[in-house]
Amino acid sequence: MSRITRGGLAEEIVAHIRGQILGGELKPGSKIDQEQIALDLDVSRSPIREALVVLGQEGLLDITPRRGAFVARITREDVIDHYELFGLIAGRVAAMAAELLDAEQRKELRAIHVQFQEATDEEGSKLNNEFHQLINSCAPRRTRWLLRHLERSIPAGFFERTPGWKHEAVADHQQIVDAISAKDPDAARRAMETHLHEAGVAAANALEQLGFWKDSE
Amino acid sequence: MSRITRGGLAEEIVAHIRGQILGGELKPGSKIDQEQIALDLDVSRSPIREALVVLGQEGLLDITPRRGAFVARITREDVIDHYELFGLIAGRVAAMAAELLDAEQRKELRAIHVQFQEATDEEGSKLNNEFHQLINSCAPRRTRWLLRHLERSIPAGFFERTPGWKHEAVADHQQIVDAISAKDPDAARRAMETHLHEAGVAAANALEQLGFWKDSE
DNA sequence: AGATTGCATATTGTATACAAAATCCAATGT
DNA sequence: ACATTGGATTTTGTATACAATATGCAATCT
Repeated sequence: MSRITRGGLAEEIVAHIRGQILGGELKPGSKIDQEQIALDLDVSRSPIREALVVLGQEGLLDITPRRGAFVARITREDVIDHYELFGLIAGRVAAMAAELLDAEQRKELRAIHVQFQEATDEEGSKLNNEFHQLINSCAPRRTRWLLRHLERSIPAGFFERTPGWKHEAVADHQQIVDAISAKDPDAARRAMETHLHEAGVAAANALEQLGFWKDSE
Repeated sequence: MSRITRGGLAEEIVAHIRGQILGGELKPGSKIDQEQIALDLDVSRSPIREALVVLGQEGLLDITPRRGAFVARITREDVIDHYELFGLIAGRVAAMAAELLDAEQRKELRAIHVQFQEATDEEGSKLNNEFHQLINSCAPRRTRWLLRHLERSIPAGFFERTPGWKHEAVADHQQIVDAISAKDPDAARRAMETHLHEAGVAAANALEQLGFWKDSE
């Protein structure tokens, strides 16, 4: 572990454990051994315990006092449902964007989209973020907060491992851009919901490929 | 503090601090003094830090590494927005309920509603929970998980301090019961959204009355 | 044989100790 | 008077220590 001497070890540990879970190294239902992780990362249990609390809140771990933390048994249905919820919120925001974004911002959105079309898979991730970021910028604070959480608890940028994801994404984004350009809130919502639904399927497939559901005890 | 000798101190501390924040004793923007709380509750900082992580994830605290935890500056708009999101999800679930609840369950829902109408404010809280619980029972797992989180981060049962809340709630519930009885998903969604919107206004008012927004900082 | 009890061990939860960074405050200089 | 710097103080973050509970296993009983 890259001991950076700056507070925030817990955050790195969260990322580490999350990776282990989503990558299938820690199987659903299995127990988290604090001591083992402490040994692996060469840190004490203190920051580890704080990391476990975060992952518990995110729903990736089930924590029972005095018993320990266990990897949550996330099902495919959970993932699909998760992205459905994500889509519901993001759809509402897209509808707001269709009404609230001014000419300047709509132009920038189109510019980002054009860049996205021509980008490599590598840069695509960054532009994808910018795209959604701009749309979400007109959402109220709490909504943005919730979106951030939804995109963290089953990490976004995950389905980006799926071959051909960008091709599908471009098509979806086109619909969204068109709807927002036309100031059509309802079309924007539907397009965004569709987009997130497909992202959910892609994410579930990506997890499957990473071995997440291999012999879940 | 009631030292119950069973693991889970952190959970009690979460409740304690949350109460202090929502009750206005800890002002928005003010810094959380870990040592002070340790002194107040006669516990060490270990469980306190874990509690702070939870409250940070809930959005009640802003935590900056090496700087400390600060009470989030929740605005009235945040509260309204929060309940709007709550309504969006709960509305979707209500629509599902209108399609999925069988005759038996619809009958029980009406029974709960009748009891609710005649209940005192005290028992009303419990019946209110049962009412929403039954409706939410047909939602997929992840959705129920999100609803639980939304209702915890700005505690539900909060607006129940508002005088006359039950009267309004009864009227709203009536609309919901009717829509579900008529198997009308769209009406159910609208009724639930309205209900949660009103709950949001009530919650904001309750917070105001508790002094939550008195001299912020 | 299978279930049950009791003890040894392992693991959790909490407290304490210590190092590093941030904050505070006074002294200094402009 | 105001900004700046330097060190003392406070507070955080991490490590370690210890107490209490849960777990596992062997001996015992039915």
